[in-house]
Amino acid sequence: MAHSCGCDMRGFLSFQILWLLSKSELCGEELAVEIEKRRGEKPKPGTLYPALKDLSEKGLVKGRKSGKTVSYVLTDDGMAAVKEAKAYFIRSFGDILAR
Amino acid sequence: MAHSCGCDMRGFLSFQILWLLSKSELCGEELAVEIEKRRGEKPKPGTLYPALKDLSEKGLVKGRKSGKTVSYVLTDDGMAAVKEAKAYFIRSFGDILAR
DNA sequence: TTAAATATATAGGATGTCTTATATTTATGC
DNA sequence: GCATAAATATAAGACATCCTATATATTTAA
Repeated sequence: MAHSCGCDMRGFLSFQILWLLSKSELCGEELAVEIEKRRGEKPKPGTLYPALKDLSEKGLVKGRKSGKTVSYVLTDDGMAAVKEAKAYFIRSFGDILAR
Repeated sequence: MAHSCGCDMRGFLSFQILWLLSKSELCGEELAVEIEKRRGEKPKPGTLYPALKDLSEKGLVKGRKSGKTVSYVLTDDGMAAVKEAKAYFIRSFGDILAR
């Protein structure tokens, strides 16, 4: 996800995935579209799917294959993780968005 | 900066440094304290100083040594970078902080 | 002046996020 | 059926962010 400003803006992909899944069940392609709406660029398959695999192996999300797609939902651990991660995120960066 | 939740919460250190410097001139140690207030843990010297060196080499910040400390300020390029980076950050993650 | 504390700096290693490229599986259209 | 498209998956490599450990410079205290 190339970006033009001088400083590196990578990070928090897994957190963003968990946060999106905390709002609705989504498949990989739908996740990519939601991320593109926000970041301006769609994550490449080689970025997104390894992240989903990692979250799945950690037991934070669960994929359910239905035909061509795999729908992801948060596990109980995933729900706890996103709650804690969101609190950390707001505490770390909340003042950047404050008016 | 260890963190207990399941998903990785690294990232945006350089952006956070630029954003803090856009509010006031700070030395490395003062930056570390400001970051600790937000993230809960002080970045280790081996994390912070290489980041400052990198930003300096990119021409986004400028260090002025005065005695024991080095005070950092944004360059013109740095001010432009933080403005653009902030817009990107808000577009990418603003809805996570919305109430 | 010497010792300790503070601030800065560098080296080497681990990991997540990115890339490009390639492969596999399933659905769709002819 | 057969080719194409869509969705998922994996591999290899680059880089920022994190760590621990060590080193250097400057100030402060004894």
